[in-house]
Amino acid sequence: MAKRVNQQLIADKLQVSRATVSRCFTNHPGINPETRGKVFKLAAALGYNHLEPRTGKGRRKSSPNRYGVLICTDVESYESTDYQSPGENLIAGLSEFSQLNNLLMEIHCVDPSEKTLTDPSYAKIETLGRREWDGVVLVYPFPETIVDELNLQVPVVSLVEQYSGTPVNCVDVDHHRGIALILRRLSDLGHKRIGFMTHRYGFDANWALRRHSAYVEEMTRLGLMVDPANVLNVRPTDRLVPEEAYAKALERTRYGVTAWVCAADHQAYGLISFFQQHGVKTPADVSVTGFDGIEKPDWAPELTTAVIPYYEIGQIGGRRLEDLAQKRFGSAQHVMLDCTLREGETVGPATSGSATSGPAAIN
Amino acid sequence: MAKRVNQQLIADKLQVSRATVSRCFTNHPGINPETRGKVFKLAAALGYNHLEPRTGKGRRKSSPNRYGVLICTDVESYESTDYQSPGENLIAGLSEFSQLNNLLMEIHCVDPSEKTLTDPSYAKIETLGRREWDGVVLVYPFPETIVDELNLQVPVVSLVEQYSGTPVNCVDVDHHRGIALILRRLSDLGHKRIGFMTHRYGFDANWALRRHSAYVEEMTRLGLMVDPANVLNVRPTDRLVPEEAYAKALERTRYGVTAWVCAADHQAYGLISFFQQHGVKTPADVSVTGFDGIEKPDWAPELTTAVIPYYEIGQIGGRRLEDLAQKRFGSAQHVMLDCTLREGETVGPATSGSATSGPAAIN
DNA sequence: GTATTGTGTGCATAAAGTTGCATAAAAGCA
DNA sequence: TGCTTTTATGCAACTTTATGCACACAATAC
Repeated sequence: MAKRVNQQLIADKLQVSRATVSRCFTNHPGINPETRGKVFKLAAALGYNHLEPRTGKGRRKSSPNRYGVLICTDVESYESTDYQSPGENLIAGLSEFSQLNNLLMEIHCVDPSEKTLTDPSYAKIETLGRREWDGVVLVYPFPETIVDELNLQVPVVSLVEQYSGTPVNCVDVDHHRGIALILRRLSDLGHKRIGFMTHRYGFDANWALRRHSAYVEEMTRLGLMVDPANVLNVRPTDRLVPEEAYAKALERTRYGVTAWVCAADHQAYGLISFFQQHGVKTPADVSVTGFDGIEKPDWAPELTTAVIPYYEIGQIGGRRLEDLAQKRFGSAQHVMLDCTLREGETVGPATSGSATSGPAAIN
Repeated sequence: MAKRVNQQLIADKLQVSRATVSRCFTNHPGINPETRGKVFKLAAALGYNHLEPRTGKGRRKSSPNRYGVLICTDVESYESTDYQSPGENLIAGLSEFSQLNNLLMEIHCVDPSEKTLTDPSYAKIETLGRREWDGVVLVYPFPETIVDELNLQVPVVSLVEQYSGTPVNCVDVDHHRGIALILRRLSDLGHKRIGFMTHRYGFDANWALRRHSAYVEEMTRLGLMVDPANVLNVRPTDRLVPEEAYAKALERTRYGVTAWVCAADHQAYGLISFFQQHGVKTPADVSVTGFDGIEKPDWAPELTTAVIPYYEIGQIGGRRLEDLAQKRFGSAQHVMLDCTLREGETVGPATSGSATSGPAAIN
């Protein structure tokens, strides 16, 4: 019978003493980070779970915790106040939470192009250098190296999906649910040939890939075929600039696609505008949907889209960080919040004509 | 004939003392959560209900909340205690949480084929009928009708993804992360032509679709093409029984697929066995991976797979329910927990031969 | 009443985990 | 180089946890 997994087993395998292993789990100072890393890694592999001691006696220190909020964006583009940016609501939710729970939050913007904590925009944050934070909130995607470095120092919560080798706590919208709401609506209206379109971004755009994968999943669930020709700018070989993608979408629409699911609102507005310029009307000729719930441009119709609950994401993010800082519920979690479908004016019933006929159907 | 169900019976079946069983039901501290999990699980299967007989004494402190735990499964398949089933760890985590927070949890098994709360296996749960619960935990997928009915009455947390029109709180493994870990490992070993296989289940198997969508996403991220011919039993039109799927996988392997990602461990074991019977060796000729982390059959090699943290899922689920019952953080959340990659003996480097040549490559 | 059955709990104990102190190795420093 | 300081780890003593034994108590049976 397999040996029971306990600290002794880990100690034996790594040729260290039981004491060392114990100290790793109890977060004692004076343990070589390398050793600690080995221990945690093996522990995970063996499935050892270090359970917090039952009787939570007199914990809860009273000094208010300090947290840092890092926003990975150019200061210029962030400061623009012309339209309500998503970030605004995120921060609102976050500070709402910190106020309610009597926490201190320091907000800083950092340069997206910098890759280590010693680079200027990080170095100039004194409180970070002095390790005075009990946790960090990351807003928008960060370079993987930064996430990993921070993760070793303090609890980290990211407010969008981070793609990283090490597990990261994160709070995000439920992309699957949003796409499912959209596709079910389209399906109810009789759409069967539904395409998916996105722009090409750098490698940070996990959300676009995630929404595409949700599209694949939900199409399958609805019993609809995914025609690779109707999926634009997702495959590794596709590298269309927006105009090319729009043109391609127009072509595919002439071949019978009756609805386009775009990975983001701004893409959808771009597509609608392009269609308009080429005499294709939304939603009369083709339906278009987005994802985000940003405010619509003046010229555009109200978009049918999934609205991301930014405010709540901020709130829940704060709460999760507080939990982590108190060492409760340690391993990485990914919290996805529900979103709502906003019924706009850009979807209509599937046009029976285009669903069955060829290139000449719309012109 | 069937013995009367009492604590002694449970104790005997689990080879522990009756004292231990008693302590489980009375929420004593100092009981191994794993043991408690086993006890509760078996109790549910046997239909034992510990209804506190002595209410007279002044022993109740601040009237603890009562929660129901419903397990949607056949009692027979659930009762077997031979090997450590996933459910056991789920319950263990759940009861650990309820012990720590002084909650009462009642566990019941219900019949998966019943679709409304008035059906027998629900009707016979008196405390449910009397609306005495402050919340319900659902284990395994339930019929949508049941989920919706319960959702109207009390806070509900599901311990696997539920596919439902109304938003449902749920705690699950991060399927995307698990598949990503597996695919990155395969990619590191030089695999490029990687297939995906699943069995066909009823419409409850959201996890299979979700894992497939994760496969699509991660393949794309790695810059690998998804060849529809190497994706088995996902499209609406595919309805292969396991043997057919295995045969198809064998054929595709001869055409150059070097690794198969299966949606679940038992599928992977089936595939490996089939390959073996047809002279294809794992991992020498082809790599195979799973998902779940169940214990391996005796005949099989240790599978490379993503291990689901059942224990933690139970814990976090309990916590989420408690939050909901106290009206905190209302809107539906989907919490996904990180999983770990278990390195087994079923993946190896991509065989350079088969990756480049045709049907004759393996024989 | 006394026997019987079922359940809760104090106490003992082995196994597992933690920690004070000593010490070896590494790093500063003149 | 040789001396001090720091850091990381082992040893062994100590603490905590999980569970069985045995008895106490209550409800029912006879």
